[in-house]
Amino acid sequence: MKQETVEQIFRAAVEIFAESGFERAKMDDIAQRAQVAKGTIYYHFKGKEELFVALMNSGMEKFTDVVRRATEAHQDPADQLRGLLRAKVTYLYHHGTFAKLLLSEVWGSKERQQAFRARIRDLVELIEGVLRRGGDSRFTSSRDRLHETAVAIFGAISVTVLQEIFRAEDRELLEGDRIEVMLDTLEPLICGALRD
Amino acid sequence: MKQETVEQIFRAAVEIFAESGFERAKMDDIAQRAQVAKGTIYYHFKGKEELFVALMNSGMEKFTDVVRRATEAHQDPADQLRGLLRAKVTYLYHHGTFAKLLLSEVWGSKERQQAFRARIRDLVELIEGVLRRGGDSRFTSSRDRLHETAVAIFGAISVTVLQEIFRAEDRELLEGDRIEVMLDTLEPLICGALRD
Amino acid sequence: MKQETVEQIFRAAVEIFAESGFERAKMDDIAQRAQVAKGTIYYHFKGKEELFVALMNSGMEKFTDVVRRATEAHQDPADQLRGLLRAKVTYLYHHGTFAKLLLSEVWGSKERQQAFRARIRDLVELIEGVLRRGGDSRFTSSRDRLHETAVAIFGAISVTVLQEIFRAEDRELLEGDRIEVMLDTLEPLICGALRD
Amino acid sequence: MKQETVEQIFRAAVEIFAESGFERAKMDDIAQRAQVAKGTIYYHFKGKEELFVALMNSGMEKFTDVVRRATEAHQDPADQLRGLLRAKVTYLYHHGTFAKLLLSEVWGSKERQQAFRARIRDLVELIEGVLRRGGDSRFTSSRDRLHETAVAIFGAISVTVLQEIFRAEDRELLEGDRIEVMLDTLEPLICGALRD
DNA sequence: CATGAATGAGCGTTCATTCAT
DNA sequence: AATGAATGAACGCTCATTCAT
Repeated sequence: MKQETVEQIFRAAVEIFAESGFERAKMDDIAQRAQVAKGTIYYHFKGKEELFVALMNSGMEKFTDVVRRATEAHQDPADQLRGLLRAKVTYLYHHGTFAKLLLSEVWGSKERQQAFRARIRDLVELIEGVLRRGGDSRFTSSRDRLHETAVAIFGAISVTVLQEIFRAEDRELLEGDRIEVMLDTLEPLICGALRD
Repeated sequence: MKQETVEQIFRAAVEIFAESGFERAKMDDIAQRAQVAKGTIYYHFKGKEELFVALMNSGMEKFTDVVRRATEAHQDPADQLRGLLRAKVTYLYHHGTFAKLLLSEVWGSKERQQAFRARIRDLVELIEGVLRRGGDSRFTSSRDRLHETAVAIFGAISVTVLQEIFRAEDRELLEGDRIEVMLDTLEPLICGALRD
Repeated sequence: MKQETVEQIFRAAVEIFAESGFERAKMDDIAQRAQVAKGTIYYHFKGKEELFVALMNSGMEKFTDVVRRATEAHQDPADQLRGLLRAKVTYLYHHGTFAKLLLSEVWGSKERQQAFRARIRDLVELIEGVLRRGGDSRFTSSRDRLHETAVAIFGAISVTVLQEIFRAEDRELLEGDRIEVMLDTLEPLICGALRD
Repeated sequence: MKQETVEQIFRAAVEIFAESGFERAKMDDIAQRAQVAKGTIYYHFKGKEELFVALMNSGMEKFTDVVRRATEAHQDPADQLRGLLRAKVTYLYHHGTFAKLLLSEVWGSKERQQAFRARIRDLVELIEGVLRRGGDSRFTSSRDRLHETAVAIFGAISVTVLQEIFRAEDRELLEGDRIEVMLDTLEPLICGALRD
């Protein structure tokens, strides 16, 4: 049970999937980049779909963990929201390959969608929780609107970061302080959600 | 030239592309649903990619027009933003097939991305324009942040609506008043961007 | 609807299937021998299995027809049985490729078996009918034993001819009068079934 | 050397080969059913083909022994033939897995065929011997026809039993007295070969 | 304008076999 | 004697595209 091989495959797979998307990604390319034979992938994963789902589940788990920790590091709901925001933006910006897959593939096939719903719901509920603890805001009144607000915030952050990533790729540079610009942009929008 | 044939192909193509995504969509299926022979598609379009791009350009154009008109119907920037918001949410919710393609395929392959950049920039700039005319807000200070804010708003709206569409599909019903819920949710967030 | 192409594929397929058996037969080889592209086969047949079943159904139909006509050419049951015997032996010996498939593949996979049962039952019932009309023989007493007798006759003929075919292949010659030897051998055995 | 392991592999192999046929049988499945690692099979056998041939040789040997003993238990040729018949039918019916392989795989690939020829010839010659000792029958005149008659008898028995086995599987029951029905059916046919 | 039979490069997957432990 | 992770050649099937009619 060489954990190393699976790790190699995982690393190669994220890259290839992110570069080409699920459909265009070739198992041959993943094998080559992982420096294993094609059969080796199939020894560890049932198929392309399973590899992808395993990948995304693992990715979403790590991602959600980071964001959750950043949120729980604070007491004040406003600080929690800011912590969550910074963590999410930073993580996505630094894991561009993952960020691309998140937005482009999750909405793809019905089956894959189902697999991610639960994972994404975790994240959205994290946001929802912070909003709820925000207390006397007008959003507290309706559970539905709280959820919707969380979804909107999720969308605003994800799309903003992805846009930045493509911008960086076009200009072939990844400026660290773009993160601060994004935070400055998103904070007022999102923290409005806590205002009464 | 029979405009009718092209129209049939267009209609079939939106459906098929939206159901399966660009890669999984089969020209055979499009031809069958359009009730034309496969060769006929190739008589009118150079290939799959061109068909898709033509489709999305046409879709984005209509979409942007609707949103633009809704925006220009008002004078006050705050009203403009609200009009834009309502128009965008309503249009996307009622054109679910188009909404799915917008989020799932735009981030896909490099080439397709390029084709959409310009179209999406139009929309984002529409938002940007409203924000700029919002005047004395602190977002006016930086052109970059204005653009980023517009992108974030674009993301918040798109993801929220898409989420609602999937929710509706799961429950197999499309409630009209969900639009009002979304608007109630998004308005405070987005109009916060105009507040000083 | 070029009937010719399908005909070419059919001809090539019988040969390849008979040479290598169902599993070892390669679609590439069939395509090559049929002088069509591989895709062409899949344009006309859903897959390997369907091609094979179509092939065998068609083969069994022709075969059964020939045997049936030879049987019905006579009035006397004994003559009918002799006619049937001669027709079956002759046909199988001259269609060695088909004969091989008949014995080696029919017992193969459960699915394929099902597909052939009906066809083989037709043949066996043909034999059964002749035996029944044989009249006062002791086999008439039991329907079951009539059926079993027919099956045994079917087996005796098939295995004998197949054995001769392999013998001929080993010696690389196909002697016409081997058919007479087989007939002389099988007739006493089989016509015993009509004796009282 | 642990004889036990080889025995386990053997038992598993007969089952798997009979269930799926040589080509479709997977070494993985054999290993799993034998409860050994895949490598273990290759430690004891050179490969799939060798395992199969070893299996069938062993099976044919047991089978031929049983039939030979049943034949030699009698003095009168007619009794010998009846004993042989009963032994063969009973053995095959009770070893259905082996019976299936006998008919479906022997005619398969050229190589496997060669391996079985000798073994099957033994059986056929056993029958031939009895027929020859049958004495003054008209079949004695020609060595060739004696051999052919033996082959035909071999075929009649094998196909009849196999047919019964499939019938039993369809109805999911294995009636003991079906053996008597088969014997009653085959005896008149076959013993006709001894009649003058 | 329109057709649909034909194409073939390309890809996911399988599985007998090997070998270091 | 036994293991099981790793291999890679092989194969069935797909589908965008072409072209003669």
